[in-house]
Amino acid sequence: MPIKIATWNVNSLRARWPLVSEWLAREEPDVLCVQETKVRDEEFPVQALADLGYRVAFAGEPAYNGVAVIARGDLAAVEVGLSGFDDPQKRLIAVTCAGLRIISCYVPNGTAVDSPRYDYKLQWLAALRAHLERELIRHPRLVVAGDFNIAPTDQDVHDPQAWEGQILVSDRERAAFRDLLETGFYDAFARCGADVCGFSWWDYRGMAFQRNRGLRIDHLLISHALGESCRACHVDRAPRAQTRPSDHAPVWLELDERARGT
DNA sequence: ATGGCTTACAACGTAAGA
Repeated sequence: MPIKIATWNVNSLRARWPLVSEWLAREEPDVLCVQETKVRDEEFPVQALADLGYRVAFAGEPAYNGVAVIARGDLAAVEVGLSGFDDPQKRLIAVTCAGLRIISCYVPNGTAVDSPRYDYKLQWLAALRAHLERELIRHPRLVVAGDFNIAPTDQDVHDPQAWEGQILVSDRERAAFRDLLETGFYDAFARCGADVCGFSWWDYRGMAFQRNRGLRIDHLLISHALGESCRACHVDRAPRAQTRPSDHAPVWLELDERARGT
């Protein structure tokens, strides 16, 4: 049986529950990593997910951020946050499931290149790189899925000239993304994506989705050990076209049986 | 043009996202 692993920045799990529950029922992923749950742990919809046949590990806070991993089977060895980087914001959770180590991450947005939040973003990314170097030793079969808030190349930007040097595309952010790959990962979309348009985010404003003015900032990174088992990677634009959508689309990849390790 | 849209909070406007 192949393994289907998805990531989706839902921009509030409570506001998005109609679309998320419908998508889980239709797409039947083995694993769904979510970001921007924006829900306190005590209000997390554990039972509603159980009713759909899913278990979940989550780390939330009031109003902002929040990450989770939703999965068909057991979730073991749950860890929250980056080693060696104290961060009150809930942006990373790791679990073992489906025979793999899976990380759901929500990289800081950065706001603007001249903002203090930009420095925080770069520090967070440096800490993520160091964390992943260690995690790869512990877990050679590793998937890092989430909203990276970086469009890695100009191909991932609807209007590269308009975005040049801006947040999400600046050189230092792109260098940080390349550094993540260089620790031992493939970008699943670059490796096996065949979509003409791979954008995963469109601004709510200005009819951006209808005009396809988007960016590819949601990514699935697979460790080198999983490279041969990567079968497909796809952006599902359908939920972005529905009413009350998230501004992000879900992205999924399919790994063949070899990914489980035996 | 510092706008444009959406969310949570316990607010009737503000902060933040990207």
